[in-house]
Amino acid sequence: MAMDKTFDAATAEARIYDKWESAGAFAAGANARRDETFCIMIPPPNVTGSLHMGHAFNNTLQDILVRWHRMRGFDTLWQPGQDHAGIATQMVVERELAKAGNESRREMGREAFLEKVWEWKQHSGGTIINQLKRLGASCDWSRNAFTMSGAPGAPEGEDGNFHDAVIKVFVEMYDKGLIYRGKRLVNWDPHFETAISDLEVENTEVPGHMWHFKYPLAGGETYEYLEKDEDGNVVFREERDYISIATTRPETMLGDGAVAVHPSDERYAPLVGKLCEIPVGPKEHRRLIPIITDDYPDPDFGSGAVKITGAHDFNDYLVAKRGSIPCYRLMDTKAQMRDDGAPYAEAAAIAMEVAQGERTLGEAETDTINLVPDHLRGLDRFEARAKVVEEITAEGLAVMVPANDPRLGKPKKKPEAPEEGGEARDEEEQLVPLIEAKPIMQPFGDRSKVVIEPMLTDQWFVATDKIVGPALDAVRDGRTQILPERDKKVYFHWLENIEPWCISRQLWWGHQIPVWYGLNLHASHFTDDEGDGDLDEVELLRLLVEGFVRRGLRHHAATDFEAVKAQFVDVIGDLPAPLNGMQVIEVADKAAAEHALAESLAEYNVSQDPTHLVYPVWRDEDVLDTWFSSGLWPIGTLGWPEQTPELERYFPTDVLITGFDIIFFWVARMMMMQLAVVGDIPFHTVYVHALVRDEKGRKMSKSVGNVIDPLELIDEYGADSVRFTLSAMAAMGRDLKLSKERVAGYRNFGTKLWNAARFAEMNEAVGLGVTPKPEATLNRWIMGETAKIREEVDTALAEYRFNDAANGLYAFVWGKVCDWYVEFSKPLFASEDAAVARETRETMSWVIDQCLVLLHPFMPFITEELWETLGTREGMLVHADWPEYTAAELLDTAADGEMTWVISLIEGIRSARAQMHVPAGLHVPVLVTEFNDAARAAWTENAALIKRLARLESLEEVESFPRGCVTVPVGGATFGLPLAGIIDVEEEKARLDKALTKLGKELGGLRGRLKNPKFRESAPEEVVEETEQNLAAREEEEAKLREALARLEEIG
RNA sequence: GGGUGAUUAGCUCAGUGGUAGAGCGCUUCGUUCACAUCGAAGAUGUCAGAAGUUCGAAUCUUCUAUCACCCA
Repeated sequence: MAMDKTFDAATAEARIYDKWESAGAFAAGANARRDETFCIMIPPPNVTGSLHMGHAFNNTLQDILVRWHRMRGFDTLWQPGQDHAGIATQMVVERELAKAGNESRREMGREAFLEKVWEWKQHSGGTIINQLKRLGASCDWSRNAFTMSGAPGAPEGEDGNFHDAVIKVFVEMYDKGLIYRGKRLVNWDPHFETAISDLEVENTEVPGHMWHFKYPLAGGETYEYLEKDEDGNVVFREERDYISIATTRPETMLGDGAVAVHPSDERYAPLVGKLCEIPVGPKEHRRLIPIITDDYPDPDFGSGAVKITGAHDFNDYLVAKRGSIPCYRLMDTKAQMRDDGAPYAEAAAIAMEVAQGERTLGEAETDTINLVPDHLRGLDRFEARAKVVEEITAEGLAVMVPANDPRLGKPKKKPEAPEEGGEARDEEEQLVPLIEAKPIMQPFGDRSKVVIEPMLTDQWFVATDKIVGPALDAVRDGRTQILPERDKKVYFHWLENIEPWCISRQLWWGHQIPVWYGLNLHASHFTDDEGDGDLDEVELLRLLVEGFVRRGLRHHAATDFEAVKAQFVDVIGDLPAPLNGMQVIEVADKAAAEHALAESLAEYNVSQDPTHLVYPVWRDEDVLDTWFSSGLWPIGTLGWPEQTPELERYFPTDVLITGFDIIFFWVARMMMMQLAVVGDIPFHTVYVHALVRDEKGRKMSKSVGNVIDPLELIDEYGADSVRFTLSAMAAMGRDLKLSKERVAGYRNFGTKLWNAARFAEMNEAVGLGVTPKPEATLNRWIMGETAKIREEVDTALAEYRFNDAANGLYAFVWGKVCDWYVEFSKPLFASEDAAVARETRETMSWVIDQCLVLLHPFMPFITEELWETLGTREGMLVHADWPEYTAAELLDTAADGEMTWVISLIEGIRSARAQMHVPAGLHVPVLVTEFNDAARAAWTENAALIKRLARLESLEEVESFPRGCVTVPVGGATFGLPLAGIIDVEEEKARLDKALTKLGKELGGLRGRLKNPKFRESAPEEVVEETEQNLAAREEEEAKLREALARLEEIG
C-alpha cells in the first residue's frame, strides 16, 4: 500500500504519544545500556499555568537532550512536576469561589479554603501536563512531583513528601542561624495583603506628577539660597526661610524622618544639623525633622534636597538606617492610612522628642506610633495624597511658578485678549503650584495589578550572606557551568550583592512556617517578692495586669508541635514555681494565648492546683515563599530527606535549562540551598535560554495582543515543526523572533523527509536493517556524509548549540539526502547490474533510517511514525541506538572527491543551460576537451546520473570546440555544449565576462596574499598550502574561460 | 545613573583571525512517475562608523552612534 503524500500530524501525534507512554518509554532508566546517568529537572511550571511559548521553547530543548541521551543508552530521567504557586493559586481559587457564589476565603476559614484549593488542584492542576505531552515532552510522568505534596490536609494521591523536605530544611536552617525573623522593608501587595518578591513586581513607567513643597525652617530661620554656574558665578540669589523638596508621593510626607542633602552641596551646607518643619498636619502639632547629609541625594536633580521616609521607600530606608532616622509606618495591610494607636497629638509629640534627640525608640516601639493626622486616618493612600496636596497648597507652602513654566507640561496657549472677552493678559505673572507632569516608574503587583507599597513589616528572612559563598565558589571553580557566559556574569553580579531573602508570605496556600510563639514571661521587673520560689496572688495579679503586650514574644522552630514543646522550657524552666511546671498547649493565635494564660492563672488562684497551669503557644500563620520550596526542587523531587535510590543515582543532576529571568530567583537559590542542605551542587550545567518574541521583535504580551499560543501552532503545523523551529533558532543568548512562515518552512521540511521515505519505500529500499558495505561511489559517498553529520550533531549538542545541530541536519537531510542522493539513486535502481541496485537499496534504507534516528530528538513524532511505517523493527525509534560511526571509518575521500566533481559538473551545465535559455526538457550533446584521467574516470563511473540530471544526450571527446559552443570549465576537463544557432554569442560572452570578473577579484586577493613574504612567514603552513591550491584551481578556471572567450571573439 | 548585549543580503539570523553564509522573500523557468508543503536557475552585502593590533579583522582592542534588556 502506497504511503500518503504527507504526514498527518493532527491524528498521528496523540496516537504515537500514547504508544510511547503505554510502553513506559520515558520511565527513568528506560533503554539504559550503560552506567552513566543523565538527569534533567523540569523547571516546575506553575500549577495554575498553561503552556506558553517560553515553556514550549524550554521544554523542547530539554526534550532534545533527554531523548538524545536516552537513545545513547544513558540511564535517563527527566523529572517533571509543578510548583504550588502560592499567590497565583490562591487568587485563582478565590475567583472561582466568588464566581460560584460561595463564601469568601475569610468567611469559610483557612481549613475549608485549603480543602477547596486541593479540590481545584486535583481537578485542574494537570492542564499543563497534557499540554507538555502535546509538545512531545518525554518526562517520566509516573514520578510527577508537586511542591505541596504530603502537606497536612493533602488528599489521597498527593502524598509525596515534598512538605517534609521543606519543613526539615526550614528547621535545620533556623537551628543553624541561617533563618531569622526581622523587621525590614519589603514589597507589599495591598490587594493580597502579603509580602511579595521582587520577581512578582513589575516596574512600569506611568504618567505621574512631581510636587514641589516648601519645608519651612524651624523657628523662622532664613538663609541665602545661591545657584552658581560652572565657573562659580552666582546666577540666582534669594533669601529663603524654607528648603524646597520634590516628591511623587506627598502622602508619605507624614512619615518623614529627615530631609537629606548631599554633603558636597554648598547651597544647603549652612542648614545641615538644623530642623525643618513638615508642612502638613495640624498646625499646633507640626513635626520638626532634622536636615542631614547623605550620599544618596543627587545635587543636580530637583532641588537637591530629599525627604526621607524610611518606612515607605527603599532608598530612603537605607538612608534612614545609615542616619539612625526613625521609620514611621503610615499604612495598614490594605495600604490605607493607619487608623490605630494613640491620637495624632500624642504620636507627634513622641516623634518630636525623637527628632530633637531627647528620646530614642526601639523598632517595635516606632511601629506603634501612628503619625497620620486624625482627620486622614482610614483614608486610601491616594485619597490621602489629594488631601495632603490640597492642605499644603492652601497654606501657601507649595512651590509656585509662573503658569507658563514648561515643567508644568501644559501646551502653551495664548490667553484671549480682554477685548475678545478674555481675562487680562497676565498669565505670565500669575503663579501656580509647581506640579511637574512626568513619567514615573511605579511598581505593580504582577497578579493583583495594584501599586505595590514598600512596607516595614516583620518577616522571616534567609541570611543569604551566610550561604552565598559556596554557591559563588561552585561556579567560579567550574563545578557548575553557566551558559552563556553573559549569564554567568549576571549570576555573579547578583550573588555578590545579595540581599536578605524574605521567605514569609501572608497567605494560606503554602507551607505553613513551622515556628511557634509564646509569651515572654521574663519581664525585667518581674520579681518574686518573698524570694520563696512561689508566686502569691499579688505577683500573679501583677503578671496579668501588666499585660503581655510589651513583653515581647519567644519563638522556636520544629517540625511539629510535639517537637517544639520541649523547647519552650527556656521560657518556663527558670520561672518561679509553680509556673515552671506549666503545660505547653497549642492555641490558635496570640489573643487566644493571652486569654488562655489569664484564665489558667485565674483558675490557679482559686484552686491552687499547679497541674492545671498552661503555657499556650501558637503557630506562625504565614506560609513560606513558593521559591523556598522550589529551591529544594532537585533533592525534593528525588525523595529527600529520605535517602532514596533515585537520590543516590541521579543527584547531582546534569543540566538545568531555564529562562534568563529566573537566574536570581531560582537558579541562584537552588545553588545556595542544595549546597547548604546536602553540601553538593544541584547540577553541573545551567543552560540559560533567551526570550521568544513575536516576529517584530516585541515581547509577547496579552495587552499588546501578540501572543502566539504554542498549542495553536501545534494544531496548525504539528508539534515537530514547532519544535524544529525553536531548535533551529536557539542560538545561545539571542532572542528568537518567531514567525509562522518560519514554522511553515520547517513543516515543509518534515514533508520533504516524508516524501524521500515514500520514494525509498516505492523502490523497496526501506527497513532492510543492514549496515551496507557498498562499492558504488554514490553509496560510499552518502555514508561518509552521514558520518560527518552524526559527528557534527553530537558535537553541537554536547556544546548546547541546538541551532547548529538542527541547521546541520536540515542541510544534510534536504540538501544532501533528498536532493543529490535520491536523484542519483534513480539510475542505480534501474541499473542492469543487480548487485548495484541491491546495494543502493540497502544504502538508501540505511540512510533514511539514519535520518530518522538523528532527527528523532528534534522531530519525534514524524520520525517515529516513519520508523514504524518503513519496516519491522525490534523496538520503537524512541529507544533506537544512537549511532557511533565516525567519518574516519566511513568517509571515502576518493568517493567524496568524485561526487564533488560530479555535482560541480552538473551544476555548471545546468547553470549554463539556464542562462543560455536552453529549453529545460531538451537533451543536448556535450563535448569535452583536456580530459585528464581522474576526470575521465569520474565521468565513466557516473555517466548515467550526470546525463540524467544535466539532461545530456551524449559525450564526445574532441581536440577543440567548434564555433558557438557554451563552455563549462571543471577540474580536469572543459565541457562544451555545441549549441551554434541556438545560443546568442553576445550573451555567452557576457556570461563568461561576468564569471571572469568575479574570478578576477578572487585571484587578486589570493595572489596578493601569496606575493606578500610576511604572509608566507607568519601564516600557518596549511593556510599557505590551501591558498596555493586554491589559486592554482582558480587560475586553471580562468585560463579555460579566457580561451573560450577568445574563441567567441574569433567568430565576432 | 549602573550593568549586559546587539548592529552582517529586502526580512529573520548563523558565522571567535584566513577574505561572507543559511532560511524566508524576490525574479525567471519547469504539470520529468518521492515531494508544487516541489524542482532548476538568478539577483542582492563599504559585515553601523572611526582609529588601532596583525602578513591578514565581520571576528581582537579603543572610541563614537543607534537600539534592546536587566538593575536602581
